[in-house]
Amino acid sequence: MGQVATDCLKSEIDLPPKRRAMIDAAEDLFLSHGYEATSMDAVARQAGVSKATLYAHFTSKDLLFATIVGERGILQKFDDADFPDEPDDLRACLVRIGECWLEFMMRPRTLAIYRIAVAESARFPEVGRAFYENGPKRTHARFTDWAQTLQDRGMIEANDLPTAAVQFFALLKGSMFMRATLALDPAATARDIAASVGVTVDTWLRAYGRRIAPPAG
Amino acid sequence: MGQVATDCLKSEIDLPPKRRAMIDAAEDLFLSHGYEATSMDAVARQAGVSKATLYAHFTSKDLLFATIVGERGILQKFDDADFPDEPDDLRACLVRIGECWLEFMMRPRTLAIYRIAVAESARFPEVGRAFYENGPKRTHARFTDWAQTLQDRGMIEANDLPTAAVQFFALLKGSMFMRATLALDPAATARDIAASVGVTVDTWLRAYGRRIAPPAG
DNA sequence: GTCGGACTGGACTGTTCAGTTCACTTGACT
DNA sequence: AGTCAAGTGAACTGAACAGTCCAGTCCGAC
Repeated sequence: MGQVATDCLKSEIDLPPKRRAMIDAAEDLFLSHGYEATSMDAVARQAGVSKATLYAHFTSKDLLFATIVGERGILQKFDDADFPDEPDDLRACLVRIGECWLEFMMRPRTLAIYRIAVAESARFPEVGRAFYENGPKRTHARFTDWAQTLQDRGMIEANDLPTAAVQFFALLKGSMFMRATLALDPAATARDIAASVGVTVDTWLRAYGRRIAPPAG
Repeated sequence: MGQVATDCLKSEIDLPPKRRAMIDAAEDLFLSHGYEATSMDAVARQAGVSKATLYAHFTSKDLLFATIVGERGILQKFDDADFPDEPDDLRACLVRIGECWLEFMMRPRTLAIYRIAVAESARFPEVGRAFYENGPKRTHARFTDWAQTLQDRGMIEANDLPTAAVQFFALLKGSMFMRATLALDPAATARDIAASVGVTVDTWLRAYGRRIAPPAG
């Protein structure tokens, strides 16, 4: 299972408790209510800290938000430990990668980050960039590399691997991700995710899988 | 070329000019600045109308917003006049449909509506629903029907047509749509769109196209 | 014990905004 | 001429909020 944000702990463990409380509270409120609808009073209250202290640490609301976005708070990386060096069962590998990634993308927290990134992309372009580069973009790149090794072994056949990678993840999202961002469905279940992964892998393998078995020994 | 919102004119042509001005101004401001950041004073000013008049027509900001969303203002339908009854060149048809739809989705106005739907989905669930049902959902359904006729004629082969339809549009979006919603790229060019359509049609046909030519005369 | 830095709590300023009120104008219809 | 509905413009209320200020507390270091 892909792990997320484990490396956050290292740099946060020695954070002064007040500062930690402020960051936690701000992150929680920004993610659940958005930037505008979160007041500094509310952050101070939830952090159990006086407003003066809050302003002593973060000179403005913008800066508090930027700190959370940039410096360890909101960013979470999709940890791609799931690209096996020796893929024997290609289909099973794709299913594992797909489930892991889609589960990550459909998490309430990931969706909340995406929502705030969309809403604040005009005011804070870094949010959107940070989200995309730590999430989808990294994974596309990692998948492309991995697909190259598949291709080298004759397991797939694609003349544009980066595109094939983007397509794999686009297929995974299907209509689920957009529907979720618009709050049209209750939270996705493991069954929903598995279903989307199944049809994605089928389709992607029909498009890029080699019908001929890899050179067997 | 797909036409959008032509049917709006009918019901708006006889709107009293002041009301019309208020709705136009509100739509413009809500779309470009979002709900929170749009003030009633600004709407009145831009509409060239006094605030009292604005409140005489719309009893609250919420109601003004809801009116625009629900009653002709924001909604625009993707007009799917592009599913030919007698598809001879399948590839060309898919390219035409794909370009038309992707161009629609990548319009600044469509992106603005999506952004506001995402941002306000908690406060105004109707916005997200209206966007999805008048845009993607309609098109998925229309494409599914059309794909059925293709299948009946032996031009494609899919055992789950609704899924194949969703996948077609998911592939079209690729990473373009998400990147646009996060304001990571300047506006998409016709060339960008054509490129995405090209690889989409290739891939979708590799997955669902019949390798055997349709029964020729 | 006392000094300094971190923190508190609450009062305060200035601004922005939704929504109200009112005295007044305008223009169409009778 | 008189009536009436629609609109005007400006002032106003009440609340929320960012950001400041300050008198006073707490606590560890020296």
